[in-house]
Amino acid sequence: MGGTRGTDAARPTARNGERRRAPTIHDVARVAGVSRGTVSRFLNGGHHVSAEAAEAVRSAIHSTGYVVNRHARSLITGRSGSVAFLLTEPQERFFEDPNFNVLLRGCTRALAEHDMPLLLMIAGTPEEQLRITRYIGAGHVDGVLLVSSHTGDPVAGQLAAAGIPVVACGKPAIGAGGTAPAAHVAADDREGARVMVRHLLAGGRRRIATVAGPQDTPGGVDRLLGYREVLTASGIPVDEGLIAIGDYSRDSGDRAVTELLARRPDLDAVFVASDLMARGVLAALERAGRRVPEDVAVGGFDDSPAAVGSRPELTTIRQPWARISAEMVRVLMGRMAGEEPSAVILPTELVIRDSA
Amino acid sequence: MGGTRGTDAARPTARNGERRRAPTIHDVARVAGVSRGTVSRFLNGGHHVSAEAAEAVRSAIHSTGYVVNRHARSLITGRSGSVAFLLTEPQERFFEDPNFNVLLRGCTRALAEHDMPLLLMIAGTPEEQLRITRYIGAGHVDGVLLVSSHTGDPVAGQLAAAGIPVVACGKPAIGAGGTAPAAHVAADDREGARVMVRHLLAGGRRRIATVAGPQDTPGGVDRLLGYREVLTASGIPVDEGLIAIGDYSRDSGDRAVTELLARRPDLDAVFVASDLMARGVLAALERAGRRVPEDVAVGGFDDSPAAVGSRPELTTIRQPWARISAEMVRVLMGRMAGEEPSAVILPTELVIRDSA
DNA sequence: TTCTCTACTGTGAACGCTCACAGCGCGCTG
DNA sequence: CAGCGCGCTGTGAGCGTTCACAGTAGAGAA
Repeated sequence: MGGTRGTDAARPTARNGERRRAPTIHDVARVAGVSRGTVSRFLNGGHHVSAEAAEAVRSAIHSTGYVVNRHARSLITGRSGSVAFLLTEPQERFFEDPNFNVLLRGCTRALAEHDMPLLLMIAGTPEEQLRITRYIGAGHVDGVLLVSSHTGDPVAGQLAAAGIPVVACGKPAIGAGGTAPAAHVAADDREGARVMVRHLLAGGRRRIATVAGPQDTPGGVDRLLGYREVLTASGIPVDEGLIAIGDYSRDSGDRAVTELLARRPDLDAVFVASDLMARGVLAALERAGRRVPEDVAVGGFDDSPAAVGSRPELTTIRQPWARISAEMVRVLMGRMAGEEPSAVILPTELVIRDSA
Repeated sequence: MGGTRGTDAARPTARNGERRRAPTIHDVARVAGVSRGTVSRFLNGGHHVSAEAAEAVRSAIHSTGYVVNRHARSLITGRSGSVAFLLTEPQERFFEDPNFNVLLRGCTRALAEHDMPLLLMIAGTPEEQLRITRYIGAGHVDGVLLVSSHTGDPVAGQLAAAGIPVVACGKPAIGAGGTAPAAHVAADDREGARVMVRHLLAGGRRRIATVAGPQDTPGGVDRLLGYREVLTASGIPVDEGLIAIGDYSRDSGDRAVTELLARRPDLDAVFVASDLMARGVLAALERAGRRVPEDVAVGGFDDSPAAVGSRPELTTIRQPWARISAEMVRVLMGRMAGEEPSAVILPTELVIRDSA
């Protein structure tokens, strides 16, 4: 085995479709006139590398077209240099929501700045869940961006137990993850709800109903909580007959408000916990002959495209999805660097359109 | 797989943060009483492995909780065992379209069956494009699922030149890719358009207008072509005044049909090349005081959620997104195994609702 | 001068896997 | 019985990188 492997044989251009051997760190070292170690140090921060060596390596990398082989690097470091975006949420809910795409794109972008690819994993069936936990648990990714809002999702706990850094989107369900406080980034649902209900009050409404989200999701709980708080703070007793629960789907909004109208025909506003449900609410109100916003004001939540596609266009609470994704990545990077789990709550924004 | 999760406690939970060394193929070999080579052969198809050796390995894998280290494998095979899902499409168009999510999920699922993770890459800016071509060109993925409908996208050509198998979603623009015919999977836009226009004719319409898609996308071209074909075949001269071009956005549909109404007030049907534009068309028609479908029939294309969210609900052409994603992965796997590029055209389906 | 300290550099040894090759035992053919 | 082929098995040699360690040169202090 002479040490000549790769000196000349690797250079000739590809013949008959055979892909050319990619330049290695060794080739770069030879061209730059330094050792592998120096090139490696240059690639990993450049500490303990003289200015001239750095320059030589830089130009050698350029001229050889060298790109690091991540597999070799990962093999020895034990880190993969990639992050999973894991969706365990019942998919319909998110796949109907274009904000999910904003979140996904935002995470991809933010990760790209760390030169990390994003692995998309969707855990629908139990088999998929098992396969994915295996994959992640085996250390094939360095961290996980988790989208999962339902209570008692075991995945987060399993991953945390396996020592994988996890950052969730949205508040985790209380008492679900066990002992450790999970890192998460979320919009301020409670304050968002407060702002909307205050807006409805400011518009002179007093019989304000709500179509809340599922009460096994923290978002659903918090938005209802905010509603109750503002009413109480304003001296208006909370009438349980004005509260209905939906499941974030359009149809559930339709059904819920129909029920509310039957119970409390005199309601003059509805705070709906999602824009999609609000679409159903608008449809049901129109069928019932109520004018929006003249007879009944409607406030949504999310600022999804559903909000502008409706007539009248929805007044709603905008969630800062772009910032959420950026923060998720930031927190995850911190966790991967050994920081403690932290929670980030981001402010929402009231978007006033026509419905309230 | 019944209840075997915690039987042998081969994976004690990580204590004090230090992650335990994962079992290697060597450990499995030792436990099974065979050599590394035999375990490796078992893992890669099981050829040349006796039944008893296979059984021993199987149980050793189970008891040790072994998971293959993909980095080590990739290092030697030169294949990464992963696939990129690359989006170079102007993102707004796709991010508004929930079908994109169906496609993405379908690809993820189909790839999971091959035990391959999906790397999501979004090439918006030129820098991102450069970074991504570098990454992919360096062989960090084995193949690319490409979503890119605009003419002259250089990425496909670059990747093909680098020898990376690529399968595109949708017909590539003619003459854009250069010499080699690109592998792609697409819905039969032309036949879908024909079916819709025939449906409008069967409903007694004779002054059928169309809001076509952008003519720099093959889909836009083909849907317009199908429209022309059916009219001609039915002995109805094509009136260029009945043709308008949109850009797939809701607003463009609104503007286009407003223009059409001004030019040809007597139109009695509109074939719209996307559901989103059709939403705009419905809105404009309502403003103009035309009833749908009594005065003007409206046919969409895509069967996106926009189709059922409208009033009246849209009659449209359903694209088989789930099948498209499955086929994309199938064709890509074939290409990765050395097959020639092939094109797959899948049939669409007419979905009759209220608008036509 | 000589010693120490610092900044930089080179080298061998992994990391965990696959691949090629050689070796073995067995049954079949001549 | 010899010869051959075939199915199965073990072994050594890497894949391209990082890491730990040893080594060198130069500056500053004694």
